[in-house]
Amino acid sequence: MADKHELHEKGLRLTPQRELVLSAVRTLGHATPEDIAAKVRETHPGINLSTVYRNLETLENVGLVQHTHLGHGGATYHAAEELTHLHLVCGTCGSVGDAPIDVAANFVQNLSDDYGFRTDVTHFAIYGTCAACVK
Amino acid sequence: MADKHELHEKGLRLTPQRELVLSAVRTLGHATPEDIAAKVRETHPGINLSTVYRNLETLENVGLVQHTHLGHGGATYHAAEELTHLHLVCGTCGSVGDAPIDVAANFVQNLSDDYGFRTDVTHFAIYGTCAACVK
DNA sequence: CCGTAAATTCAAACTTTTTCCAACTAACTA
DNA sequence: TAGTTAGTTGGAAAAAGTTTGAATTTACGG
Repeated sequence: MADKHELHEKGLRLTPQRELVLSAVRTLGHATPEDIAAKVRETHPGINLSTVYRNLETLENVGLVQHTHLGHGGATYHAAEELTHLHLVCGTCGSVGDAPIDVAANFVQNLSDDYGFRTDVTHFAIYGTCAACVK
Repeated sequence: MADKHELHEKGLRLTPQRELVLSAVRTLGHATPEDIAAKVRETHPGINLSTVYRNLETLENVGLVQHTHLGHGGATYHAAEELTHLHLVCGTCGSVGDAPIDVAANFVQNLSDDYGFRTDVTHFAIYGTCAACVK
């Protein structure tokens, strides 16, 4: 049968907790482990925080989710397939804005050509001050 | 007399601890609070970790040092005057490389023009894979 | 030299993340 | 379907990094 579960395809066991964590990451967009645990617990209160951490790590290893450092505090996680934008984090108000990858294309190319450094700008935060706070 | 100490000029008291912290930041280049404390303690073993934290915060408030998020673990601090390069952090080997600001000039301009977002690329890490690890 | 506000120290509390281990269970095999 | 086993979970405790409060000490203007 062709429709193995996506977790099976990655060689992972299909546990309810694991599915819930993945689903929460997809629902939340940007979320800290704490946020994800809270979301999961809305429907399944018993789930342990360490299970959330372990699953985030596991899911990241197989490429289903990825994390980004959006500043102080913890990492934030995203579903891998949603990473088509970069994150503009405002240091003043804390908001997280998005911008398409294109705005950084030239920058990424420069780094690659001149320094051999391969980067994916969707994986980390771009710090600065948002338009609203600049005023 | 024209040569007040730079800390006095910022309205700060001139304590030995404060000078040592500032000097350690300048000597170390990129350093975590822990690194800075260790450096200071080489010559002055009694200095408390919370003094280091408080001074880093104070020195950052007056613009003499700045911090950057270079990934997992803690923030890393730099002397403000040395921030003329951006940080290329390799996710594979953990090395921190530098590149001049110029490579990002176009990118920064795009963000400002199209999104009103003001960013300073020297203040955060650019994640990716360094030339050595790409091979 | 004094008084005061600022800074330091020390200890304890906190937050976030990781580790350990016993109990459990998904998935494979016969 | 029952048995087996390796991967997974829950819970507690340990790390790691940072912050806070109270008491003491110190810098420095008057």
